[in-house]
Amino acid sequence: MKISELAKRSGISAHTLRYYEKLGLIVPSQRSDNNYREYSADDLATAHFIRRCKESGFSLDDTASLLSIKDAKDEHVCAEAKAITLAKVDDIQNKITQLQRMEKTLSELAHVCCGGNESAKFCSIISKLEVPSEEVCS
Amino acid sequence: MKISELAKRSGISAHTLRYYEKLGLIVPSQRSDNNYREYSADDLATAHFIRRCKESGFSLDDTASLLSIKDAKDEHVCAEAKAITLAKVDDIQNKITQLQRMEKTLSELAHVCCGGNESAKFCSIISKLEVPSEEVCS
DNA sequence: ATTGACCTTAAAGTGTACTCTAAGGTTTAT
DNA sequence: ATAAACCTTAGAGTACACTTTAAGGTCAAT
Repeated sequence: MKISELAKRSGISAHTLRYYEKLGLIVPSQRSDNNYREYSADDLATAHFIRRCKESGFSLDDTASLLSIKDAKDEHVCAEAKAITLAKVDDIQNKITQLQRMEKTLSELAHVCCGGNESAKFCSIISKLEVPSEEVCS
Repeated sequence: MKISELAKRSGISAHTLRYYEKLGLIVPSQRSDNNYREYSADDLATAHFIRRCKESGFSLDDTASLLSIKDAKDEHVCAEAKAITLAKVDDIQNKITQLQRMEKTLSELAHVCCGGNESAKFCSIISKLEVPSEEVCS
């Protein structure tokens, strides 16, 4: 199939498929006489694999590693795939913790402000940002 | 004070302060005869304000908006500051939800894999990524 | 024959927030 | 005098994952 069909069937745009090719993630098995990319069923499977990696939260770099495991399974062991996965889990957990901290700070900030049409002279969001929170007597 | 002192006292590197200046976030009130930036106590307060915005999770763009409220309080109302804050809270909540979804997927993925030195031929992480999860009989 | 829909490439642009480099000028201490 | 430690600028580089653009070639239908 040609690139636009692969795009349609994999849910990855033709543009992005070419970009992934440049990164070495998915290289069409053939080129037709007119130099068009020709993708096989295997290539479609690879495209789906990439999409699922992405949906799971893996970076393109992780995805490249996972692809090389998938493409030479007998040269790799479970430990490798698991290590990549656990590293990502850790990564994501750290991000979540940080975002939750921010959310708490911001919710508190929003909570103390009336949010009305009063002058910002007495806005508690602004004053909390102006001085360290310990210095604000609320 | 000169840029390196402001850097030290605000916790924002001199490089970053110059970068923020280019964005219009913090412009030194004066230049000395030799064209060095001269920062006032007010500038230091602004730098602290920026740092706290950043720590709270605001983007530089949000920070610019908050700064313009802070610098002309009587031309602004609480509603503006609150809107920025609530939009950010919403933003962060969405990010958290998405990350939690990913974390769940990845944890499940990691959980089904032995993680040992067995060949990746039977790695359940790889096979789950190869076929849509509904198609895997675990 | 020509229109429209496809395909090709290389390269630049986007967004976010820096970080670094190059090539200088100035100040302070010894 | 000179070395170290500061300061200046413009511009490029980093990371991530695309997205867009420019300038063209190919193919099927009318």
